[in-house]
Amino acid sequence: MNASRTARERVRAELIREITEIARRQLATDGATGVSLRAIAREMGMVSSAIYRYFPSRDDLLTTLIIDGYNAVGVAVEKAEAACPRDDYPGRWLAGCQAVRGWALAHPHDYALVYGSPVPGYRAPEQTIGPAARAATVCGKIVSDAHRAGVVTEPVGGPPLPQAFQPDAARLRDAILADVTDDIVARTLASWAGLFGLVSFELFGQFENVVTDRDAFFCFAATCLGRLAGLPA
Amino acid sequence: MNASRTARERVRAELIREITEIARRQLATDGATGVSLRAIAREMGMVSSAIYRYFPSRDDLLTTLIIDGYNAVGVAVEKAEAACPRDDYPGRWLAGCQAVRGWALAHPHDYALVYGSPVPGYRAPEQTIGPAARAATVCGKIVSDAHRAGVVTEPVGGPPLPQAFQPDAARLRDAILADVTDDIVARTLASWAGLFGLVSFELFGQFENVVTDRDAFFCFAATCLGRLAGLPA
DNA sequence: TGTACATCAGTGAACGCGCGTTCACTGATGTAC
DNA sequence: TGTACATCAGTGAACGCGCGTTCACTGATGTAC
Repeated sequence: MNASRTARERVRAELIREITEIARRQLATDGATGVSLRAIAREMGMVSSAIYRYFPSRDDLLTTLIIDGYNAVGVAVEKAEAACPRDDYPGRWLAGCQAVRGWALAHPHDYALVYGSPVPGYRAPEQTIGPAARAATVCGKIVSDAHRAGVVTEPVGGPPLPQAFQPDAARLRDAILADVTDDIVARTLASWAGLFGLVSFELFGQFENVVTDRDAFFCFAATCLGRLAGLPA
Repeated sequence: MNASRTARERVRAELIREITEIARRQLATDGATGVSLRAIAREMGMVSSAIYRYFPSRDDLLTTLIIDGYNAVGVAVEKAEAACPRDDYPGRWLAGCQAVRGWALAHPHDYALVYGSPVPGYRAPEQTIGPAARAATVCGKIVSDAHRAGVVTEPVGGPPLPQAFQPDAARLRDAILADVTDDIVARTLASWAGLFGLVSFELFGQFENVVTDRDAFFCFAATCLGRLAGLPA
């Protein structure tokens, strides 16, 4: 019967959801190394081997968490950016940056799992590539929109763009940075990477005894990075 | 007798050196979680508890490795920068950046230990703050020298520097950025953090399928960051 | 509607592995008179 | 120069803990005739 098949499948889906939820909580509390199949089973009142009905291995569970993480930052950035006036390009950029940072501060271990040092013994599979682009797509759209509106300042007197980057630039332009020049593509990418430098420094303690008002400094620094990508101030 | 005291102490120092060397190799091979007192003891032909004669705990050993790491990047940056003509400020900056990246690529696990996500269960003590500044000091000197030479471009039309940053700027100016304006201090710090974003992105796989010629792109991006700090192109 | 069969969920025991840290103790090395 | 004593290095056993994964098996749920 079809209804009962979905009944069984619904229980199954529910259990998978519950497992990942507990895993997410373990991640939030103890970090990636704290995610333990045995502990999950214990908490669910199951025997440890039963988990294998739902996840073939611990790595698969971690992969799920990573994908979740990428999507979570993606959603945060999308929402924050969408709340800005369309023609306020630096505002949209800053909002996006702040969303990344806000998410990272709220979920430090998730951030570490996704953007930090690789988990020992874990090799990221292909599946994580798609979701990884989600937040970056928003960033690309902002610059691309600004470019189309004619408010992007083309760099003068900067370093020459290496030829070798041209194919990469073309690919990125097609994917997330429509119409933009190679130079701006490269700068946007540098800004984007730089943004994560700011966040990582703050989160991983490099700003200890250096930066006091983290909010204010971040706001300033992120805006500078936006200008590096050609956005107006 | 004095000579024999130092004899014993020399053996002791030698063993400490040997322990950290093995630990360093474990770090290089398996990452921070792979550093194991038992494994070290095994490799040295000792019983595991004997290690406690030399290191009170695993955390202390990790602290040693972290300090070593900071010093290693510091030395790399110092050497690379020192090899440049004194008045080539962007050249000195780029050389410093490339030294950071070069060291990171050569010692990915060391980099992850020092600049990556915190090791689970490990809390960094105060001792790591001094060595942490070593590489940054070089960076500060470059900008400071350029400023004194009058070739730093003061930013125009950028975001306003938050007041709250002024004390931090003053402190950094005294420590590593002599004479420089608050604005440039903040931008230098942002560039510095941004640099590690570039390196982390490359090392932790975020440039997979995105950037092909990593050397060339890094060179371009790092130079852009230097300009953000006010350096000439 | 009832029965035979197949699928799936969960059990329980086991394999094989690792770790940090403590503690009572033996023997060797160095020190002071 | 010799001897009593203190310091230090290293042993061996133990405590207490954790993990991922496999495998033969029971019992329940769903399927097809």
